[in-house]
Amino acid sequence: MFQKEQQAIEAKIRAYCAQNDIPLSTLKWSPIPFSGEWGISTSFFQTAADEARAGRGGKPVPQRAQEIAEQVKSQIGNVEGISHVEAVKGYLNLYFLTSEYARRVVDEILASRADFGRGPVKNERVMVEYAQPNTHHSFHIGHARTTLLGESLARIMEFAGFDTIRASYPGDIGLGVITILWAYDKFYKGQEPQGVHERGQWLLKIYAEATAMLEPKENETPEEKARREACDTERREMYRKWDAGDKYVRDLWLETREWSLEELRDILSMLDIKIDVWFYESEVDEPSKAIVEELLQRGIAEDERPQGGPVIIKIDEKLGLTKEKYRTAVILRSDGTSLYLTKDLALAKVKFKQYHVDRSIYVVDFRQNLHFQQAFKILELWGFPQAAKCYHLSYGYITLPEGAMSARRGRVVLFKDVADEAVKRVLAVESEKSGDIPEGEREKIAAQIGLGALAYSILSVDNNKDIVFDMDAALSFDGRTGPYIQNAHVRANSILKKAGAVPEKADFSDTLDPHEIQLIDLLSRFPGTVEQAANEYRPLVMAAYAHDLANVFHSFYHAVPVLQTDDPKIRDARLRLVAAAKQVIANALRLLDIQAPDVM
RNA sequence: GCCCCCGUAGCUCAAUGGACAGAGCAACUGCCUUCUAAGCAGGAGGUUGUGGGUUCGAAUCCCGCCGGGGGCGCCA
Repeated sequence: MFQKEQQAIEAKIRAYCAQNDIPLSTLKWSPIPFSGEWGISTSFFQTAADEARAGRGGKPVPQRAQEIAEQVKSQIGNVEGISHVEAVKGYLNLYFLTSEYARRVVDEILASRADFGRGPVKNERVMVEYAQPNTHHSFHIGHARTTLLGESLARIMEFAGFDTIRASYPGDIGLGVITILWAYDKFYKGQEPQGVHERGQWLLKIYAEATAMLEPKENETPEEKARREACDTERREMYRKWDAGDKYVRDLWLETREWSLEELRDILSMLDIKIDVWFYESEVDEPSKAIVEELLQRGIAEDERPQGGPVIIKIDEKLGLTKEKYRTAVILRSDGTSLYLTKDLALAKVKFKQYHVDRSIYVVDFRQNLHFQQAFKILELWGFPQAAKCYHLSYGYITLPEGAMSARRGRVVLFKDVADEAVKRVLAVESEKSGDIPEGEREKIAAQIGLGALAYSILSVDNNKDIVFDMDAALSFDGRTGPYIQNAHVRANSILKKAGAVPEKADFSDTLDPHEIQLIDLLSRFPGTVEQAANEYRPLVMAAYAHDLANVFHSFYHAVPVLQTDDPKIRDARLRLVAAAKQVIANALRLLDIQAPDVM
């Protein structure tokens, strides 16, 4: 936002160093960490170190850096827009003409509104693949992580300027799915609970029952063993029939799959998520087999089927690596059926060829790290240049205090249960604290806040960290939480509502309170934060920013009167600042897939 | 055996190689007749697992070790 001033200063520094034969290194600028006044800084440590290395100087580097900073400072003189310059501890600090820049920041935010912070168009298409539970059972809190991380990242990428496609790739086939289908058909056919979520939960229960039934038990009698094996045979026979396209099995499968998808769509709509493209695992099964042939013909894959083995790719060998890193991947079973990796290769080809994706992001848990490393390397060997821009956003598991969640064992925390509990808790607080919310709005706002708490608790942990799910922590409303940020938005709105209208313009020439400067400072950093979050594929960066901004706003709110100010000039400036803060909080929350209510 | 990730305050987590390692929770002290107290202000809490190295400068980069987690040709 202050490129012009920065460049003017840089030019002066360069000129000075050139004149005095100082080997200036690249100048890196960063915001000054201390609050109270507003500026940017750069340091001369690298330059001093380069000088010393060249055999000149002889003074300790920090001392020399300070010396250069002081000399540069004395040479800079007046620069338009810069109030003063200081040389401290080897740093050169530039402080802006506060009033002018305050106005500039606020004006820009209020002119751009919801677009403030949007990055320049990148001319690059990115596909984010996320929100992909296995079908045929209910959506649990672990699925919420891929869903929220993916959606937040998609929003961030889109806002940063990428042409963004949201994709989901549900696992709709596999032995687990068939197990449920088999048990449903054998024991529960014709039954069907009412309610989208009830049905999913019921299937989950059937899954746990069936798994228990099919697992070998200790001390089982010969009869039990025989019964179990008979069941297993039936199940596998059903898988074979599915594979052969048997109409009865396929119809049953499609019908029950639709139950799960209905539940998934309901949850996605609850979270305001619109997936653009659905890929189903079952649909890439056939194309993936053709790809194996192609890889064989190209000499990338090796066929061990004549020896009774599978089709493999010796990735390390192909790359000329001596250490085991990518290892050997199996891409076709010896019986000719495809694998997870095979399907991902087929899917990648569809993404590149059909959707013209330049950059592909997979939001999938960390246990599949090797899988994706292999997949990306194979794509590279296969000759796709996009392979270099494939990124596996590997996230840690959400576990329970008693251990990992397991759908097969029925040990899960259901998303719907958490969401319901969240709304219930918010309503309890609302009835106590928010008497002025109309009855009809309560439920809606409770959902916004409850889901905001849940979303923030997940997005405020860095991608690769595990989360141990604790209901009270996830639904906390105090401190570093979603509702804390939403509350800052509500308070800003409250002032604006009382004020009636936001002035068209205002000037900030009166002395600004440090709280105001800190707030303006943070507001001005929003565009850079969007860029950083997108570059690093980390919603956490935005989550941390949103909290910092809310924190500064809350402090401002307490310390700085707005409507109670007598001076109309100051009042106007502060009103515009509050409006700008409200806007940026809303923009940040939107990128986190969290609603910004006007009252709570 | 090999590969990857992690180790920061009592707990949960932050910190583009830069200034004094920051928040929240928990505990403690104040602040509601005021624009919403779902809030604010304050003090307290640290040998960044450990030993070396690179660097003017390391929580951050490199090597070793300790501890935890994940993965390693026909599961997804």
